[in-house]
Parts: sequence; structure tokens; C-alpha cells
Amino acid sequence: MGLGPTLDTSEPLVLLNQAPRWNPFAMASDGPSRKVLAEMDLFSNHANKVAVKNENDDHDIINMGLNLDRSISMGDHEISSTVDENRTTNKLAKIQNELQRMNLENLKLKERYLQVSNNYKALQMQLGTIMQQQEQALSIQKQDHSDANVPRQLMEIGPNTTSSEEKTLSASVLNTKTVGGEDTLDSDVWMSNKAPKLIVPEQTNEATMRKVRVSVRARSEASMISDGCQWRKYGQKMAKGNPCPRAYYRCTMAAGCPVRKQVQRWVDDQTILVTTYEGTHTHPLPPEAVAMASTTSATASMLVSGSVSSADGFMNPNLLAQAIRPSSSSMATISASAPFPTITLDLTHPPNTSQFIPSAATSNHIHNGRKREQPYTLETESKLF
DNA sequence: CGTTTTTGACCTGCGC
DNA sequence: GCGCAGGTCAAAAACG
Repeated sequence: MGLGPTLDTSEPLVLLNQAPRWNPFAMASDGPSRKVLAEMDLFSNHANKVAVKNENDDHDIINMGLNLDRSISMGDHEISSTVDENRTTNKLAKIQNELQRMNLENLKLKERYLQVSNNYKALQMQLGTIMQQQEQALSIQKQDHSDANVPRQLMEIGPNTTSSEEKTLSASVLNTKTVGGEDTLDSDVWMSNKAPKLIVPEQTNEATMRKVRVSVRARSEASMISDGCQWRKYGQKMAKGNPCPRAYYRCTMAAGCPVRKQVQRWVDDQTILVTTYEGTHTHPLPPEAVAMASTTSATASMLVSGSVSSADGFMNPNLLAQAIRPSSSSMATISASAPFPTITLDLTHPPNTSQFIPSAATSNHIHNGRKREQPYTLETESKLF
């Protein structure tokens, strides 16, 4: 870590301004032994080579740092060196102080990070407990009304995955395990929420996971929001009912990564960009990508926890609301349209707009099975990032 | 020259 | 079976 330009005395002096005579700085003394200093271009590649030269070639003085004015008092070498020593000592003390201050700051930040991290884990534990309680309440309810006709209005979840889906969705948003383990923040903790996961038969879970997508709605003028990953566009289509084309991207951060995303402007407000993610990265994510990935996968995990925990695949809206509340700062919309349930995270609203619409959606909004989107809407007050 | 984007063709699933 | 719409492929073009 350099503190400023220094002179490499092992190399020949560099004449920076190419002046015919080396006298750019006429100093206080006009005498024969006045010192001259080459003009220094601090922004050039040679900025670290500053030469101070005595016209009589008696001795060269090395200028450390940017104190170019020091050559003014070169008439008396002893005084000058004492002043220099004082200055250096002062500088050193300042730097040491600064260092100490930064160390303290660093410690404080570490503590803060640990605190936030602990809070996060505590919240997730709380969520797990709540979900477990809900689950128990649900199963008790079901026992009580085992002969009651429970409508399956929200999700048609079952192991009816077709072969093409198997092909394209080898992994899903919900499968939060990643190779690099960078998703552990949410995945490990979520997977430790044993209640819903253990009840669900693996087959049903897998079939569901392949189908769920996470859609992020954000206001952006750019054609694509930056999520930290590298994407390659592989197609573009005009979607029905939207004048803006839909673009298809796949992740190129690792060969064979199954993650795809669709980007399209929202038909109601074209300043809003809707990005739909599908699949799980099979490679470590850069830090800036982890936020988005963990958000989407965490939300999706919660969907799975809340939805497939019932034996018949029926999703309890209240359960879902509770599931999403702790982790989402924005509005979360669950679209029940087949064939893919889609979770929409609406980042276009200011945080802390809390409003929960319980179950207008318990009425049946699915028409003809597909392409009729009547989302079940939850508005939550929790934090996403 | 390798990588990315563009774009028309093709495939698949679903409703009628 | 046909048509429609969404999704993907792949050759050509563009780009760095």
C-alpha cells in the first residue's frame, strides 16, 4: 500500500515534461545552487517517478509523497530535515490514529453483522415454529372434517409432471441446494424447518418444485435488471396481450446451469420490468446474485412448505401469508394459474406497505385450467433483502 | 475469432 | 385433427 509517489532511485531519472532546460520551478533562491523540480503529472503512468535535481549535480534529493513545497527551504539542509522529520512523525501518528479508528470501525461492523445474522436466524426459527403450529392446526381441522368437501381452488399440485417438464426443469427454484453452498443462508435454514418437509412425500415435493416459478417485478428503464448472474439471450417472442416482447435468457455462469429467466415489461405499466426465474443455479453465485437468488428461493421454499404440506396439495392461504410475511418487504403474489404456480415479488412498492387481504382468493379463480391468471394476492410487510 | 444477439422455424401442449 | 400460443433451437448477423 503506497502512500504516494516515490522515487525509484535504481532507475535513471525521468524527465517528465521533456523541457529543453530542466528548470520548471524557479524557487525562492535565485542563486547558483537553487533546486529545481521536474513538473509531475500525477495522473500519468509515470506519476510515481518524481525527480528533484540540483542544478550543480551535487546531490539528488528524493521527494517522498506529494510535499512538493519542501524544496523551497532547501537552502539549509539541517533545518529542512528536522522539519521533515517532524512532519513525517506527525503523518505517521495520523496514519496510526486512522488505522486504529478503522480497526475499531471494523470490529463494530463485525459485531453488527453477527447481530443481524443472529436476528435473521431467530426470525427463521420463529417462522418454522409458526408454520409447524399451523400445520398441526390444519391436520386437526382435517381430522375433524374429514368428510367435508375441501375445494382445491388454489393449487393443482401433484405428480403429473410431463416428460418435457422433466427435460427443461431438471431443478427448480424450490430446490434451494446449490453446489457451491452459497445459498446456505436460506436453504439450510429452511430445510431445517422440518415440519412441513417431513410430512410431504418426496415425489409430490419434487413434482411441485419443478413447476414453481418466481417472478420479480421491479421498476427499471433498462431492458434487464441486474441480478449478478450472467445471462445469454436465446429467444424473444411477442406474448399475446402485451405489445412488448418477452425475452428468454439462460444462465451462462456455468455450463449446464438449468436456470432460465423471462423478462418482459408489464402490460399495465411499461416502466415495470417483470423477471421470471425458473430453476436453481448449479454453481456458486457471486455475492450480488445471492441476494436475489436467496430471496426467490426462500419465497419459493415457503410456498412449498405451505402448500404441499397438506396431503391433498391444497394450499392454506393463511399459512402462506404467514410464511411469506417474515421474509418479504414487498408485495408477494401467488398466482394459481396452471401449469406453473408463480410467486410474484413486487418490488415496485415502497417498503412497509402492510396490508393483508385474507381470502378473497378462496373463491375459485381458475378458469379452464390454464392461461387465466387470477392471482391470490398477499400483501406483506416483511423484508426481502 | 469467439461470444452474444437476433429472428424465423420448429416443437409441444391445450382447447375446440 | 387443427389452430393457437408459449417456449426452444439454431443459423446468420453483430459485436468486441
